[in-house]
Amino acid sequence: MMADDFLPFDHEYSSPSSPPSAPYFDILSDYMILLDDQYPSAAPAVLPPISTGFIPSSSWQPPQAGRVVSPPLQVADFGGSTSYSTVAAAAAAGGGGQFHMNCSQLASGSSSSRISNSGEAGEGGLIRVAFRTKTEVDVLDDGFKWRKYGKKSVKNSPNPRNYYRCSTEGCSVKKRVERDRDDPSYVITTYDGVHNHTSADVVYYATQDAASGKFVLSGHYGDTTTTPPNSST
DNA sequence: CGCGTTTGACCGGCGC
DNA sequence: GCGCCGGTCAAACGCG
Ligand SMILES: [Zn+2]
Repeated sequence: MMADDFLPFDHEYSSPSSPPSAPYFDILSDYMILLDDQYPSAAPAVLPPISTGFIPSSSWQPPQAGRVVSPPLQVADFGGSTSYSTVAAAAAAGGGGQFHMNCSQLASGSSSSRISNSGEAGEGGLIRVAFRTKTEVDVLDDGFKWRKYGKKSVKNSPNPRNYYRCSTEGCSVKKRVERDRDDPSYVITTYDGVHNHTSADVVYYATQDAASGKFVLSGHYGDTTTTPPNSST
């Protein structure tokens, strides 16, 4: 047994510079379902809104210049994720297909009664979620702002461990990031606690090609208030 | 100046 | 008690 229980799925993330041999997040839908189902309070921390994409596509491009663009997606690419309905609705609604997205399980009010959202309850109350990501990128954007507060070398490992604290005032969520000593192609991320706020909004634009019926998505961090759901096409 | 990172010091738990 | 080890603090520093 390991000190932490990893989630039963790994996922993958490739940087723009290196050849994305394998699918990126072909199992992300399962990943999301699992999180929503079993770790409702942790989900907001581990569902990356932009760098990894919330769509279980096999070929999302990592963000470049603060923007992500998907390949043409067909329904099957959504892998049964509920995000399909969101995308389809946005594309059909016109207005440039714009919709907003962030990570906020708290706002949706789930059954997180047993979990304190203070993130302070040091004892068994603190929820911990750990998972691995196959990537050569060292820092993964999960949509939250973090401040690094420590770095330690890990015994029997050439790779250091970095300690982060959520930089939002009043939120005490912490996370730990280290490269897997047994398989350096993986990065291990461990979250402790639950955010008491949402992550930054991501503005997405969904369009659907009339002929193929496929969707294309792009997204970027943006100001919700000053970005009107305007535009035509 | 405000905020983030760096990095060695520090601390508490634990095995010997 | 001592040293190791994982985790945290905080002063210095870097960068707009
Ligand atoms: Zn937070």
